[in-house]
Amino acid sequence: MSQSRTHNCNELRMENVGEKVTLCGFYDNMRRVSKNLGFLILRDFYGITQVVVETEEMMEALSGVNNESTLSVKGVVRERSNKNPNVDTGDIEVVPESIEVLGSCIYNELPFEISHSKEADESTRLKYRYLDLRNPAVKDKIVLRSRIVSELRNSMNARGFLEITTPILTCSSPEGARDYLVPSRNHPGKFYALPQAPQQFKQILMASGFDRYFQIAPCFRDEDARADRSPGEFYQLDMEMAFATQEDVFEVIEAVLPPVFEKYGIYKTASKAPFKRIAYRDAMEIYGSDKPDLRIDLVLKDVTELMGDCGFGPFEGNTVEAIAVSDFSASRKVIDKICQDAEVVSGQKSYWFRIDENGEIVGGIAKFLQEKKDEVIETLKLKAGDFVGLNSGKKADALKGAGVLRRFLGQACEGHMNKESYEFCWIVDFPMYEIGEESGELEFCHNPFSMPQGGIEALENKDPLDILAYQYDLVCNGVELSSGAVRNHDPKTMVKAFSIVGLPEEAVKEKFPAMYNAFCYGAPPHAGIAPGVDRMIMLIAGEESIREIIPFPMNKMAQDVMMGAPSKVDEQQLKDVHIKIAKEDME
RNA sequence: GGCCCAGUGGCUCAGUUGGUUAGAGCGCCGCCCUGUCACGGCGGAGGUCACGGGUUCGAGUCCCGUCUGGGUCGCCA
Repeated sequence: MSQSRTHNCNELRMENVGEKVTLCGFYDNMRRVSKNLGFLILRDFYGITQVVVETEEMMEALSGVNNESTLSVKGVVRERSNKNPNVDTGDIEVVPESIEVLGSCIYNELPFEISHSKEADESTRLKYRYLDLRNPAVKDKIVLRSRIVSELRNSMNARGFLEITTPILTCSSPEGARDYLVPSRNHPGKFYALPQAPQQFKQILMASGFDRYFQIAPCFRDEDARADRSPGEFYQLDMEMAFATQEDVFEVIEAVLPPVFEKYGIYKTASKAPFKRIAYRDAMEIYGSDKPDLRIDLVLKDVTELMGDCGFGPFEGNTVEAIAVSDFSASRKVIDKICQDAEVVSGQKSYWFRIDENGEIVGGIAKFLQEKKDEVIETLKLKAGDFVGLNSGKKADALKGAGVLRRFLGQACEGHMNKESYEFCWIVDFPMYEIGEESGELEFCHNPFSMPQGGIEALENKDPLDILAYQYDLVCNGVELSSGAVRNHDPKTMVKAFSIVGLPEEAVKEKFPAMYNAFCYGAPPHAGIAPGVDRMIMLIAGEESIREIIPFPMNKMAQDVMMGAPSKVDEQQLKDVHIKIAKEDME
């Protein structure tokens, strides 16, 4: 490169006319108007600038140069005769004196067109992620991510939180998700594990006397992907506070998150502090979900007594949950689609009926309700034009099914959903224990680190199923952003909490030795939370797929198709770490 | 692991009840065009219809199996 650039491609304006400049960028496109007139669009990170090619010499310099090659263009800024108001640099153009190819794109056809890469097949995009990222619409999400993370960091720092990195190579933790294991060379047969979260380290930091910790923490879990869950790795805004209560944690989150959502979000309003607090049991009863979308104003109503014996088979002996939707007159086709979509997600069948213009119950399961018509209309406060969605089953299934149906109904009728905002809430008072669905035994409901409400006394005296935990979830627009808790910092209470699920003192010491030992030397009460950074950015960016906001995402099968990970390693590497591959797994 | 959806030139897609030589737009190549900005016009190349088997006189289309990708349930303390 004979000379470094003088401006970027989004910089030149009318006041630069007459200046001699050097621009560098990608060969975006060339509109050839005639043999000796063409308009070359030069694109860099910042924007685009038009270069007018109007001499045989400059045409010659570009002949055989493929799109997406990088160029250095030296020339003079000139006012355009035809301005383009849609482009920042649309008032001017550069008349080149020399054009140098800096990096040649050797292919004259690309796997996809850069400007339309979002429409291309996703695995092709991921394989050529470096081309995909050249698309400004794709790149901008990564820029957004950087700005959000930077803002979160500044906000936490300003509140006296200290950013501390914790180990990436640590030991396998006995519960929770599957670990990623790393074999150890110096210790045959032993493994490191990548942390599922810095949970134990941050609690040990509290026991070490640090007061306010945070970290944009990488977390690794070997679990299957979802649209909103990247396989393998993700980031959390992990934080922990010493001598803190649940309310102290809420106060920090309520101050840190809304401004970032309002500043960068596709919606310009977010909940103000304090966020709505909803007890876990209420959330299930009212919304049929522990992550309700509060933008939807629909609520569930238990109509088991009213409809249970109406003669409709699926209701017989089951709980029945109803969602009354006022002024909802969708076509049969739309209703069927809603019920079908809900069933795919919840695995539960949904039913319905509506009130016609004469006040009659019609459609769906209407014929089973005619006998109790007045009572149904009275209980659900129905009028002409209203719609009722229904789910039945064992109580938990009916609630869950109706919760999913509520979401689809809300999204289908604008009148019941104010989409244009971020509605945060806290789900609080999670039960400490539950009966495991598979085991039928008493288990920790969320995680064993939480402090039971009422402390050790509650553990000793109450029915375990009635004990609540200082355990909370942060929810925004139906998305679970985070779990958090006031931690159990007292070894005695810890041992007692484990004994209730049938685990002896030794088990606590074995499973979490460092944390347990640390707490035996006097630990401060502490509480924390870890909102998922990727999920937050998805919400802020309004993206449906988590891959859009990750620079180099893996596919659903946890493969990096660009780098080819996971990959085979050679024999010597395996020997070094004392690993033998089973024959049936070779090739 | 279960279920659902998809797979047709480089890209995005159409392809009727199973019936002639599988089409379009974008991209690419060539020619034309002196102010384009989604430039335009004319011409051209480019296809194992994901793979394997089956039904049939005949399969892109129907059936079975496999593979790949996405969504979802399980899973994610």
